[in-house]
Amino acid sequence: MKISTKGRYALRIMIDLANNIDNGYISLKDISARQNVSIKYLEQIVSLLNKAGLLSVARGNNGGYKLNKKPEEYTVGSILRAAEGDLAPTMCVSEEGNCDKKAGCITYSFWEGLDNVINEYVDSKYLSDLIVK
Amino acid sequence: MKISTKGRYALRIMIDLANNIDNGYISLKDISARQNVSIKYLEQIVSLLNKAGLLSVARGNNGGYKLNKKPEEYTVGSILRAAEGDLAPTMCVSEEGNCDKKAGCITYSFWEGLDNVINEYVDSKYLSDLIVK
DNA sequence: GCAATTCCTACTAATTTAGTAGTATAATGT
DNA sequence: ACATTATACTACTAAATTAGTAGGAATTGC
Repeated sequence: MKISTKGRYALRIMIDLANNIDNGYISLKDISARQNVSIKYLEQIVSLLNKAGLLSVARGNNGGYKLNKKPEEYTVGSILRAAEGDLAPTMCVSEEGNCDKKAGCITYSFWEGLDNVINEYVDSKYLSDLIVK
Repeated sequence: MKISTKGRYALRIMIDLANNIDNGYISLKDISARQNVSIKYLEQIVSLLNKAGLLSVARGNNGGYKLNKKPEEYTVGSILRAAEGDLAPTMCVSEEGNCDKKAGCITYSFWEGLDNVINEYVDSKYLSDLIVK
């Protein structure tokens, strides 16, 4: 039951951007150098964050990404879900999952409860909690 | 971030055994018929539960498995961990994981906290909570 | 002895993860 | 205008994991 590299790297990207929040647009080249992840892989992950509306982008020379909100306005959950899809521990409680026998299923509410505590936790932590002031 | 079939089937096996707690040793053949999982795959999963000490076994004719404690004495966490290994969301907070830079890592305590809420939840639910009386 | 069962290990197909690669598009500095 | 530096998009691929299947050995009850 692991978070994939997409989720973990997404968090590191957001932390990196938060740490460089006063430096304008940050290129993937810079993030790649600091985080030791290839630019090409970062592209894919950043694309997910961008599509989720978490970032501002500037293309072209001197382009890059920056946060479009303050670090205290991003929950870690919003970042992880943008990168990972959802954090559901089983298909039956996932958005895409459509188990037809939820009603009669005794384990359904157990998994639902697990899904809830996971999301409550990740949404109780903010990007600002993960940066050194 | 999904629980695998091993964990989910393990739970169903334990529920099945709890529901048949007064019927002596239950064969995998019976569980297989009720749960629609092949005997061969059940063997592997039951083996994990057995090695974790959750079951009593009788080999040979009329053999099978039964709970060696009351359903209210098994946490769901103990069942899932027996089948899945551990429920750690990242290697850095896993038993097998040995990230060397825990100390300086800002995200470590975040993952540790997530690991904690997951384990606290699954250990707050008991097998007895999942059976219909 | 025979049938029913667990025990153990090896193998395999399908899926997912973790990337790489190539090309197109966009903005900027000179 | 054009070279340079970026992001954007899509396709491909190798490695790892998951989800089983398969075969046979050991054990027990009748």
